[in-house]
Amino acid sequence: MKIVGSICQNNVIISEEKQHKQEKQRVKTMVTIKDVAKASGVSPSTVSRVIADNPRITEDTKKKVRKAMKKLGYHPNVSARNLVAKSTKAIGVIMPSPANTALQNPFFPEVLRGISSVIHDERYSMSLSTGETEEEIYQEVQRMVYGSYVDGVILLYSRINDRVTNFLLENDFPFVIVGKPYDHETEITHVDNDNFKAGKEITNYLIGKGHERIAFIGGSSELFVTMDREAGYNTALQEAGLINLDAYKIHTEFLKSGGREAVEYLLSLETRPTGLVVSDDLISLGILSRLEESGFRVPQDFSLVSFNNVYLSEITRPALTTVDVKIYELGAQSAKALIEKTQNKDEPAKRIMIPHKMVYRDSVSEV
Amino acid sequence: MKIVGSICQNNVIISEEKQHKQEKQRVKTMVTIKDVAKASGVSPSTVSRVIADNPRITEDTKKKVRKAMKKLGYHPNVSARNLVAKSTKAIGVIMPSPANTALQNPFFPEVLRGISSVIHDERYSMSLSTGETEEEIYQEVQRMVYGSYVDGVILLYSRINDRVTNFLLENDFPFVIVGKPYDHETEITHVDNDNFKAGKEITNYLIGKGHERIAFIGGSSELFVTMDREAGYNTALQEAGLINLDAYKIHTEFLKSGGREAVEYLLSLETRPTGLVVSDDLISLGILSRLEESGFRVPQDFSLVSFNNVYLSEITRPALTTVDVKIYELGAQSAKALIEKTQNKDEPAKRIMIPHKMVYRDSVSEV
DNA sequence: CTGTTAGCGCATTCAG
DNA sequence: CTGAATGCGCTAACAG
Repeated sequence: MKIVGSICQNNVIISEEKQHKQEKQRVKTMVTIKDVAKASGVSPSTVSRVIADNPRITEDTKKKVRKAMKKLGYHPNVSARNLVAKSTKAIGVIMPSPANTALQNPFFPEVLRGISSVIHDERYSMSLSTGETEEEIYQEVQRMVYGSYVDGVILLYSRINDRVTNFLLENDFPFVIVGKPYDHETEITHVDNDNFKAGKEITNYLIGKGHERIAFIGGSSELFVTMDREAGYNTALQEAGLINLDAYKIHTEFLKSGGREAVEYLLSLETRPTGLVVSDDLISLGILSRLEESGFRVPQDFSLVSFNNVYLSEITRPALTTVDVKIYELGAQSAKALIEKTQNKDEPAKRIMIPHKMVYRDSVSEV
Repeated sequence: MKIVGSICQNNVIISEEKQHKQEKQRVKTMVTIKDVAKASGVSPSTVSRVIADNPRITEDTKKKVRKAMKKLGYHPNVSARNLVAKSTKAIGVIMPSPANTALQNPFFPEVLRGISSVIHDERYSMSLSTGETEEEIYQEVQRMVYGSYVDGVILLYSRINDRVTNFLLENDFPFVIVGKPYDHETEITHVDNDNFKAGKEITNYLIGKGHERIAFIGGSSELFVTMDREAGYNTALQEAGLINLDAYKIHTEFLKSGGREAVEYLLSLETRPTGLVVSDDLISLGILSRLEESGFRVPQDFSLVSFNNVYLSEITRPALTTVDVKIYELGAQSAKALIEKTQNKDEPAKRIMIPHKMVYRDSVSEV
């Protein structure tokens, strides 16, 4: 634990013992199916059937039993149920490894929302793993899988030769990837955008505005998203017969620092581009910041387009023209696919494509 | 579910059946403690003791058993264990109700990180609840508590007369609040900053820079954070003998739209303030955006200070002078306190104060 | 130091 | 349509 002690001991408040709480405590000692059975004059198995809403039970007895349940405040014990059902109705969500930097990107909260939505509707629960190191993550996934903690796993990342992916694959454990798997593409259900197409479209938009020198600024070139978007960018340039310089391709960190370096490099170029295709809104934010710091204006001096359409892209100055990749949908669909898969192990692997949408705002001008 | 159908059926890939997978599947049928017992020639209870690293077992047999476990690929079943242990070593984390807007604020990912860190170290797991409505949240908490899903709950919000809080209190279920409880303050363990002091300090900083007309822009006035920070601001003004106008107190939404309204109002004032105390970095972002849109510069025309020190406050132009409330710490300490509480129900309620720290950047100038 | 027994709370045969 | 019996995988007395 990296916790630097900081508890003000003098702020400790001792709460008064409350008598009636003691009673509640005693009463609360878990009311089981047996208690309900006794109270309603039936057998435990009947109660169990009522819980499952088994049609072979009379409406009358059902009513009777339900009343008893309510009266006693009965609630089925999940562990017991899981034990016999061999299913936890829980799914594990795995964040990319340095979770600290990952969670910074509004992308993730948004996928989580999507996932969460269907999880809740299906009455599942969600176990979040946000290990700091790759090793930690691996451990957590192991615990989840081996311990039968969860019925399935959603991977919010995709890495080359990833231990976790391989582990899941080897154990034939249900999982889906948000994004594009690096390998075994036909065996792994994944939910993705057509990033190539999106990259091409947004680049074409810039070209349509008259830009001829267009640079690409992306995150790690090891990420498929980056690669795909960049490929789309390349194709667009090529089809338009525009120059496609290596010098116009920059790869940087997802976070702030990246923006700075990228901009410095850009400005150092003898012939500067006029258009910028940036692979992530968060990077754009950094770029924007550094650009104006150096006295340049967007879109007057540089036109900029980017990807994701996180809420931030609306608040920036200028507001970003970006491709909306429907993050929420990515999450929702992946949860849906995973749940299907856990309920029917023979579900074939699918690729689910979420259509994107261009969002035009103020970061682009004619050249 | 608000999912608008969008699966490209034509993109479905059918994966080839693999023969060897079938085998793995069969082998995998859960190796239990009994299997290990048999394989190592001891009784199940001995195996159980080895798992618990019971000192009353010979190192020799331990070794023997462990070897068998490894060989068979044994892993304890969590549900079974939970059932008898009456503990799940899981804790539930509850987001504020419209989780969609809440998760937008980088504050939450950061608390999650803090929580996650100690959760992982203590080998607990974390169940995240992000209901969209208050009702949904209530349901999820009910399931968690009644179903013995989790051993304790962390509330990432605090509302007046909150059903969830009351429910937890009535059931005497272990929970902690990040922030300040609205009621039963002495009975509820909570982790908070001294927001009053922080508000006062940051306002004094502005005063020290020569500002005399200082406005306060806060989130919902129903939130304790807002109230406390505002109280600090008031006190600072008062002690400095400065005017304290109601017209200089604005309450707005946490998100972008808020910024706009607040700024419009501000600019409509006959005597405008020169200093702005903003209760949240995210609001500051909106303010900044609208201010410059209207042709004003920060810090030249307005000096601005705010709270939280989320990563964004470093990327904005200008970078924000803000009070770092140690979000990560808030999360970590709350998890720590909760775990202690679940392990010892008699732990008295505590108030844990996390010290804040001022971070000076570029959004303030002398007047 | 280790084995035997019992039971956690529930679902599910199999009888009736 | 309902009850009795059995077992899920594990831990915890209680014996040896």
